[in-house]
Amino acid sequence: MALSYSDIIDPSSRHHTYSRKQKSLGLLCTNFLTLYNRDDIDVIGLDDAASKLGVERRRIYDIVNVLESVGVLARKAKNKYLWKGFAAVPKALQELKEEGLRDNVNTIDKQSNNSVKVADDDEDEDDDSDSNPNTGSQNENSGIIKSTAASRFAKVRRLYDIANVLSSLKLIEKTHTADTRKPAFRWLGLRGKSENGSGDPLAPFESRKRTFGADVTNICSKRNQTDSSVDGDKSKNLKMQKEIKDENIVTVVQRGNFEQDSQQNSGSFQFGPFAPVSIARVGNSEEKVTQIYDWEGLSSTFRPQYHNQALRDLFFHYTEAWKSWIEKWLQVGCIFPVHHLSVAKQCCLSDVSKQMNLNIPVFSPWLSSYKVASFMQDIILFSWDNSCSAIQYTQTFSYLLHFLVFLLF
DNA sequence: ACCTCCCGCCACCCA
DNA sequence: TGGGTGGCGGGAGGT
Repeated sequence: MALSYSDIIDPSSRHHTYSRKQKSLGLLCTNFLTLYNRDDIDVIGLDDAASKLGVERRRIYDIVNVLESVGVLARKAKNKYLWKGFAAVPKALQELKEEGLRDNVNTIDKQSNNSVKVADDDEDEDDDSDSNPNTGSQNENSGIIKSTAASRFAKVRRLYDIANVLSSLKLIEKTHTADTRKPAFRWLGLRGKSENGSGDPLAPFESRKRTFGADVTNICSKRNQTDSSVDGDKSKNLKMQKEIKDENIVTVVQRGNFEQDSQQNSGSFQFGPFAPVSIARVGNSEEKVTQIYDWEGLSSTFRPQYHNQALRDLFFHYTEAWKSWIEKWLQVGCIFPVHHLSVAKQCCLSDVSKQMNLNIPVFSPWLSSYKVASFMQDIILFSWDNSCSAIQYTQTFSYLLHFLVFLLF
């Protein structure tokens, strides 16, 4: 019995058709930034990004072009972009502003009888035709009018694309006009961000628009994909497994390696109930997080009951391997097992992070592993350690995947 | 019904 | 000439 990747990764796909919410450009941008907003990132390869994020290269262009325009990236060579970071945004915005002002001046010169609207709500009756290279400035026949209309629609689509990326950067936010309630975007600029870009490093990355479970890898969801036909026993099995979860347990383990990371980020991190012991919580330095973690109890609580001895043995083997693997990670100091995130199922990981007052780097394999993990009785692993390599994350994901597959069979 | 925007075709660019 | 790039519109999901 074969189980497709999408069936494994996205349990919701069993019951819902493709959801484009999970593949939005904003979310992709969020994860792109989370993946690459690191001190040790210098050059970004588009193939690498596409591969890590699990999207086509074309989609990477969509976000990279916007990021380049706001200075976060700079094109270095074919297929290569330099990571400039958010420190470069103010300068880029200033240049854009100056350029825009110059253009507006030119436009005013050319159209002295037209008022030039700078606001962003003027698309409806705006002056697209004057800037449409395909149609020129005259709409003198129906073909051109038709072409202009098509061009306008195309531009609107592009605006949505760009807006999603900028929303992800929190440079703008979705709103509506006060009078007509028509959708609009509000410019936020660098509000809430430090000038040098060293503010909350994750703050710009949390999409405010999307609050749903998401697979950053974008591998599983395909438009027009219908429900998997593999429901039946496996979903029953999963349902059974979910029923045994403890809705109220929140368990945390932390280890030593946090100091360095936390010191880097403590100024902006608001640690929640899962804050590492070594780090004083903002506003409550005395409150410590209790270290509780009982792998034995956990494994027994969540252990499926097999009647088949061979299966029991096999499961035992996997459990032991799992525990030793986890403990190894715990020694390294970067795994946070968290129970019960039923709310989190509806949120992308970054939103979960936010809800829990955690600032957790969200890497695409982690999100995958999050989904896998939530698939297996809501044991969710978070990484707190920026230094983890993508390979390690992939190994994590791989292990979880194997574990899940084992559980399913 | 309208808004939103993902998807991928395909033309252009460039080494 | 082939791979990189990105403009563009179809059409499906969301409201």
